[in-house]
Amino acid sequence: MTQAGKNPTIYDLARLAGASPSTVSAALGDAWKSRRISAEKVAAIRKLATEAGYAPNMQARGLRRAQSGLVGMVIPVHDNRFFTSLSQSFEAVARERGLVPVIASTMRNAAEEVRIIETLASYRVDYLFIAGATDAEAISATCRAANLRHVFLDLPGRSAPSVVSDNYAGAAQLTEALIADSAARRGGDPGLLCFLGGDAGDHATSRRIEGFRDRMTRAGLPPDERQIIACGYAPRRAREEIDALCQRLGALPDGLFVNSLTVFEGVLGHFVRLAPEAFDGKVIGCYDYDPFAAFLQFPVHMVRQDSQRLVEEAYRLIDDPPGTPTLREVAPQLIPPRTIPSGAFAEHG
Amino acid sequence: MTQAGKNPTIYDLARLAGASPSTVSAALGDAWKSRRISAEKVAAIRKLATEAGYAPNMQARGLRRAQSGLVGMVIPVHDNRFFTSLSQSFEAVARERGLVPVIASTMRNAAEEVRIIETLASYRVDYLFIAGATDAEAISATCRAANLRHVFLDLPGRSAPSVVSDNYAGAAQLTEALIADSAARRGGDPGLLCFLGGDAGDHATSRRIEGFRDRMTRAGLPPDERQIIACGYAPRRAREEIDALCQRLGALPDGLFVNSLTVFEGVLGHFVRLAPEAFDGKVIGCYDYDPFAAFLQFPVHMVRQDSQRLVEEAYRLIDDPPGTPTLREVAPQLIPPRTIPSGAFAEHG
DNA sequence: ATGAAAGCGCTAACAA
DNA sequence: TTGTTAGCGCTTTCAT
Repeated sequence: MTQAGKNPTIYDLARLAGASPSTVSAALGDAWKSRRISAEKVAAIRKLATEAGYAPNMQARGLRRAQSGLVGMVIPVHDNRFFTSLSQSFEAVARERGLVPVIASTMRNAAEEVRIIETLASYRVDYLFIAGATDAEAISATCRAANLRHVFLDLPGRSAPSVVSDNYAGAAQLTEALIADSAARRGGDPGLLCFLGGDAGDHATSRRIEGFRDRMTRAGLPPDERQIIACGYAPRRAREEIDALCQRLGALPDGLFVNSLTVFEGVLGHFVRLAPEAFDGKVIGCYDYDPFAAFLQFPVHMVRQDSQRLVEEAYRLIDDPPGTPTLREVAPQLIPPRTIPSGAFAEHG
Repeated sequence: MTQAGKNPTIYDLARLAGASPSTVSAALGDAWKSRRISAEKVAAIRKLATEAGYAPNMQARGLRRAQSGLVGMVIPVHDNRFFTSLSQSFEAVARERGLVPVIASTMRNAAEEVRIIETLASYRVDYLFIAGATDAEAISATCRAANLRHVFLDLPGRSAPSVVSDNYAGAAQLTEALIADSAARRGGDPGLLCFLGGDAGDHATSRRIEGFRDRMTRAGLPPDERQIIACGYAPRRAREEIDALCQRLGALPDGLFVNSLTVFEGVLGHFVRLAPEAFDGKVIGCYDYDPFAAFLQFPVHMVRQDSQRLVEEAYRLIDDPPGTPTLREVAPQLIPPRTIPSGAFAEHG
């Protein structure tokens, strides 16, 4: 028997088995073949190990092997269906690869973001995925200093490979759908469409604004600057902006392109005070998908990013880091109102 | 300068500073006071450290100190607003305490759940929070074998302290609200109310069924067994059950108590095929809160669990483990239809 | 086919 | 006030 209150080590097992620690180590891993340890001994040691409730100490292993078996992912927030679908996929792929996923959220705070990444680096995560980076350059600098291989998702960086959704195309499709739907509902004239949320400075938002602007212009509705309100991603702020907008217009705009789920949540804060009639003939679009949001009382067109492919591409970029800075785009999918595609994880709950 | 391509260690710093590794170690931590190292030396060493881009190796530290600084939390799934609000709170508290949170999802697969916990134990997480346990006894056994202090959340265990929401009270309140609302809409008679989802064998579901049953009975509407459908948590399964139910009834029941957000998602899969009129006079209740779900076209009453308090209580139970098995209950809150309480993280997105 | 020994980077007990 | 040393649990040469 091994000592109670303390986890058994390979030394304990070695004593029990009458073998040396290195033999035990080999027998437990897959080095025993090349060491030509007898199959019986291996079996005996493994039996002993399970009986004793042996579990390897990954800190020690990681220290010795100079790799932890951990993979990190940072996201802005957990309670957002886009980011959680990313982290769900990330976790699944990590497990397939025998790695342990560590997911951290930054609250889109640039300083916190860097601190978290330093911490992950201190734990020697083998590599790192950053989704929705707030300050990509600072992140890359930190990672470089820590010799940490990394990839950006969703919001790209210049100094590391990145994989994002095709924001331009997604936004263009969504805008077209909004224009068409609004026109249909209003009997011809699409009316006034606005774009709300995101940071005009970030890649995703700026590409989406381009897509919005181009399709609007092509439809003969070139947007003026006040139709495009890039007020960030925080619900509270979005709420203030939609309040102000409706105040100005005296009503909801006829169509609204909402640039993220968190912004949509802020917008809901405005909606709750409105009478049901206020939504008559109104059309909403949202970049990102949430099943409940797809089923509100007015039509909501949504863009669903392909998180599974996003993540797979990201792992691919980690596996063979391209020599030159790379930005891969993955096509998103337009989801019509009141559509609940059966999710990848519908069997689970 | 330290060697490129390799992270500097305290030995590098020691050489640079003309001091010993232990002095460097002390200077970097807060042991320098008790060691009475001169303030200048400390400052010099720290300066050196930042210049060299030194970061401690937490694997080594953890190995030596026999504690990792990691805290684990396992949840069934990431893409569910109840569990993400838990993990968001969990993460915030962990950070406050200078710990690094590691969150893992099990997909409600009992075998996977145990394997994940073994892995976390291998990484020597200092303690572990288990939310929505599938097999609490197996988990406790695993943790005990690994000397791992743990607490259950949401779904309790018998062999470790647990903190759950007051499921009975929450369900009772929700049921009352459904009865009243349905009666009001239908002009007096509440009609037929059904309960859908969850495992009758788990603590949360059985308490909620009790709450439902008691309030229904008190209202003179004692439910028969076919009104209570505990079909698990998977969206797909819930979808099949609601399909069958509506088939049987020829319409939606007048009121529906949905036992979790994932079940609600399954239900949406049925709803999308219905004409808008099918919802006239119908009332939904859902145990757990999601802002978008609160704003569908029919009234949705929701129960919001207080994840912040749930998590705080759990940490408290970790801090001073009670001698006897403990089950703490935290009151949830009933959220009326079309209410979007500004979330704890409304500033972030 | 197996054992001995060194060392990963850090901290803490013990010297000086 | 600081340095020396041992050791956390593991893997990996290098011997035998």
